[in-house]
Amino acid sequence: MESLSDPIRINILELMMGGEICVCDIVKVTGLSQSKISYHIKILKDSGLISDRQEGRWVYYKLDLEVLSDIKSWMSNLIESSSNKRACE
Amino acid sequence: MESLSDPIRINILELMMGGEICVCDIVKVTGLSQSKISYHIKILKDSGLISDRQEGRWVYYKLDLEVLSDIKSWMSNLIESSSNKRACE
DNA sequence: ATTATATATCAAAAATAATTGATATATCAA
DNA sequence: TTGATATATCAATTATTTTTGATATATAAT
Repeated sequence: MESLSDPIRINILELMMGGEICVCDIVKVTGLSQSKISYHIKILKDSGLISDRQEGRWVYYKLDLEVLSDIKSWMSNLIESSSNKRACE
Repeated sequence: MESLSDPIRINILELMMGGEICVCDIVKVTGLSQSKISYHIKILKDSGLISDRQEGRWVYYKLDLEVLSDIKSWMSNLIESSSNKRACE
């Protein structure tokens, strides 16, 4: 969950809401340095929040739902522990 | 969201799943120093994840659902952005 | 074969965060 | 009033994370 602790990483994840995106586009869109983006992407990947796919010299990243869902479940449990459960959501 | 980046704070939040708890009990249960616990509690409180109530010399803390729900919503959006929506949850 | 582009990695420096032990403050009990 | 307990805060240290600029590697284009 440490991986969610940096605004740059939050930003990168949000960029991936639009689907797959390559490192170079993240660099372009954010205006941040390439090594900085690679550094943060590595943290996101190592923690399982994103997955990658190489195509030629580009590497595309996208959200990986498994770990993201785990974190969401954890949040839900936390919230439900102190509120009454409702039927839906 | 930075406040969720430390295992001690995650632990403290989980302890609050049982309801209100005072600092001294967190100290007892975790075995960590009082100033360390106070330090982390402050971070949680400053970020709005928990709220407090004083009673005599004790201060009780509990989860604050508002910000927690916001974070959960953010997670949900992220997840739903790359998956098909289902009817319930 | 040379050049250009995309990405990753590395070591050093800079910035932030966490830990520690001490002290302050408030409340309560004797 | 004195002593004990609960909590917060502070300054100094230690530890961790982030940034930077350089370099390495792989792929593709000329």
